[in-house]
Parts: sequence; C-alpha cells; structure tokens
Amino acid sequence: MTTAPTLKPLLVAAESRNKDRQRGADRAGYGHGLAGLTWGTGVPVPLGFFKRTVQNKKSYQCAASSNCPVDKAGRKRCPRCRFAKCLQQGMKIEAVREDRMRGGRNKFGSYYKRDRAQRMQRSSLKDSTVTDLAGMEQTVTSRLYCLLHKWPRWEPFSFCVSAVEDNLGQLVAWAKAAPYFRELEMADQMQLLHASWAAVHIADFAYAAVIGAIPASIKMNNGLEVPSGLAAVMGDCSLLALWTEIVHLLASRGFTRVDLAAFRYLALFHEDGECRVENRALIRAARDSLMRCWGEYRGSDVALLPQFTAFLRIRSLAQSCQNFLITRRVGGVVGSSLLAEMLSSVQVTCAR
DNA sequence: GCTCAAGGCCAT
DNA sequence: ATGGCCTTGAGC
Repeated sequence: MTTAPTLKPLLVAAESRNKDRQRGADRAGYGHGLAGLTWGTGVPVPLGFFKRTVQNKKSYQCAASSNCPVDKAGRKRCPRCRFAKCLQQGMKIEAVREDRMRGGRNKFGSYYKRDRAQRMQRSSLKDSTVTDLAGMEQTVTSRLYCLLHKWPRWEPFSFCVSAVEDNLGQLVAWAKAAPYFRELEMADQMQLLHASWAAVHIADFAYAAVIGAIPASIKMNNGLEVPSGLAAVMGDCSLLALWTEIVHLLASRGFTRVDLAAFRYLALFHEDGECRVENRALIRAARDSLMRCWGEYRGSDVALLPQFTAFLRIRSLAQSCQNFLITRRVGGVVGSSLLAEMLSSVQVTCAR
C-alpha cells in the first residue's frame, strides 16, 4: 500500500496561510488615530465615513436612543451612532486635517510608534500563557456539533471515520499556528502530529461531552441510536466504557477550555513523539512553558495531578483507537489519504 | 530616498 | 453616501 504524501502539503499550505496573515498584520497601519487600519489591503474600515463627517462638520441625529448596534450589516442605518463608535474605538478628530494638506506626517507619529510597541509586547506575551491560547478552543465545541450533524448517517463506523477525518483537517491548521510548534522543522512537525492526532481528537470530544455541547447519542438514518462517544473512540464499541469513565472523571474534576488547551498542547509536545525528532530542546521548552502556565491556572502543581492522569488515560485510549482503525484497515479502504498516512506512521512505529 | 498616514477621486 | 484605490509629502 502506498500512501500519498498528504500531511506535508497540508503543513506547507498552512504555513503559507500563516505567513500571509502575518504579512497582513504587519502591514496593518493606522488611520485617523485608530490602530489596525489599512488602505487597499482588503480590511474594510470606515475611514472615508469618518473623514467626510469631520471635514464637512456634519452632525447627525439618532432616531432612536443613541445606542444603535453598529455592525457590518447595520452600519449605514444610523450615522450618529456609527460616528460615536468611531470615536469610542479611538479614531481622532484632530487627525483629520482642517487645512486639507495632503501627504506628510502628523503629530501622532510618536503615539502610533508607542502603540505599535505595546501591541507587539502583548502578542509575544500571548504566546506564553495557556489562558490566552484557550481562546482558540472556543470553536472546538461548535465544530464538533456541526461535525456530528454533517453527514448522511447510514452506517456507524463510516460515520465515525468521517468525524475523525474532519477533526484531523483542522488539527493541522491549529498546530501550524501554535507557539513553539511553528518554529520546528517540517519533519519534526510531522513526527509530532503523527504521535498526537488521536489524543487531541479524543480530548476535543471529551471536552465537548463534559460541557454538554454535543448530544449523548446520534440517530442513524436506519433508526439506530449510536452514542456520540463512538465518534470519539473512532468506532470501537469495546472502548466506549473506558471513554465514558474518562468523561465522568473529567467532569467530576472540572474540565475547562483552558484544561482542553493544556491537553492539546500536552498531546502535541508529549515525550512519545519526541523519540525521533531533531529539536528536542524546543519541545522540552514548550512542555515546560505549558506546565508552568497550566499550573498557574490550576493554582498549584499538585492540582494538576488528577488532570494529568486523566490525560494519560486519554493517550492510552488514543493508542487503542489507532490500533482498532489499523485492524479495520481503514487506511487502505475507507479513510482519506491523510488518515491513512497517520495510521501507517503508527504501523511503522509498532514495527520498530 | 523610503515610509505610510492623510487627502482626493470616482464607480457603485 | 460609501468605500476601494490612487496620489501626496514631512519625517525618519
């Protein structure tokens, strides 16, 4: 069986996307005192509206009570509230020139500079705290919910495989943007993903199950009710009991989105993935940083212990799930080439 | 010289 | 009226 090289192109694509985004962020400048504005780079911003309003000394009246919602859709409804929002967001009337002189610089140069420096500091700080990283996890539950309702559900097993594949796709994009991970060489990135994808998948479902974001069971088109945890354990009914046990354990200890973020990073940078990687120092640094942040969040290192054992159980469950998929020969028969590649890498590991 | 935020223009 | 794109020019 030959597997198409699927993971690498995905990583390459994610990398170029991230670079584009970074370039966009770097290019984002200032407009009338407000940070994050650009001319002609596709970021829609009410520069023209603000400029005209100030230049022509317009004064608008609000038909309602001066608290109209100003969003992309309703922005044209009430100019008064739109202008108020501009000011509230930090746009400066003084930055619209009275004499209408073009070009050159205005007196805000130093303010822009300071603001830029501050924003830079904030973004680098962000890299080192789990709490901020947890922002990414908010989307997990809604995604899993969609995922469970996405396909025509004729057969439980192929349904579970589809769920796994769908989750795999986003995992790559997430990891590629993750601090530390994005600094690694491509080969190392592949190693870590091969070793962690299954545990991340289960952790995602565990979180969604604990907070009740997904239904307990899914109704197949043939009338059969299937527990949604089956998608978490990738279709292996014999693992369902273990799965529910872990979910209950996590629920009793408390499992927040910060904990989920920690689980995901823990899986990604776990020792098991380390054996064949080049840059062990960076991965160890990532783990240290993670444990420090997570410990701070939980209050103490001791408080992490039960969480950590739960994580280890998820990892061993993940191993069982992978073995199950291999015995079902998903890689060759049902699964996408990406899933096949993930599974074949496990087989290589086992053979050694 | 180059940058990049400000003004102007004009199709919508 | 709006907003995308082009031109300008003081400060670095």
